[in-house]
Amino acid sequence: MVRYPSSTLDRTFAALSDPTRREILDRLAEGPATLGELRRPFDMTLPGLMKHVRVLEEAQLVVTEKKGRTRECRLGSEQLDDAAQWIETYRRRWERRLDRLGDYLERQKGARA
Amino acid sequence: MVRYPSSTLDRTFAALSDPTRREILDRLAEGPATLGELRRPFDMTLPGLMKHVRVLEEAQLVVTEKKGRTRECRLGSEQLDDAAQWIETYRRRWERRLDRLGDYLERQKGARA
DNA sequence: GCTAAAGTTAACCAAATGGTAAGGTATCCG
DNA sequence: CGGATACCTTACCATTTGGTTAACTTTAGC
Repeated sequence: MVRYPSSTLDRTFAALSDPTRREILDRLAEGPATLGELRRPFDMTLPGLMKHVRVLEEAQLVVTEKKGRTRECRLGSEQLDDAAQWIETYRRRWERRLDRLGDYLERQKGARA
Repeated sequence: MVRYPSSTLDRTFAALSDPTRREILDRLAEGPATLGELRRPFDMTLPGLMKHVRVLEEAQLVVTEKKGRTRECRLGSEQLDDAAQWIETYRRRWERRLDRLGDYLERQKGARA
């Protein structure tokens, strides 16, 4: 079984827990954008927007690069894979448990018959 | 495309962003447990543990039921599906974008030849 | 019925989060 | 060169989060 460094998974899920940040990721899925462009749809100051981008960058969901007087942001991540994989692994275990419960109930039914 | 009620996804990802809570889910994947049993592996007071369980319950990742003087906790959720689906949808869009970039680079190479 | 176990509630605390305003730096453009 | 644009930094604020201790309630068992 794969080991997930706790702090990385923490950061990834925490970054995804904010709707503004998920919207930013949505936007970046269409292509790179500057901070100003990212800010446009939101009623938010630039420093506020920058904080969100910083969180996404620390979670390695986004990478940024200074270009002249603008900063270009783009998606950059294999972290999503980790998050998806954690969920899948966990879900598989969970379903196995439900299966066992199902088996148990089947046996009970058989025992009563 | 499926709409994800923002607040639900918020709660799900936020609940998953804490390592203690992910451990609790791990434990519950093995079967139901009381609050006291859940607390055991952690160096934490009961009220502290209860807060985590409360967060998981509000995210509908866990359901609890009072039984005599104990409270039994078990996994209970379709919320993980939503989280997984969001990640998958997002990732698909992201990969589509990388494909377009690949196409572009291919065309550039052709144009130079 | 008393006592111990299991949980609950309330009050408190430090640190992190999500936002703001104000002011500074760097760079493009005419 | 000079101004406007785009970003950066700092300081500040309210709220939430993750934890504690202390005191209370309910139930199990002798």
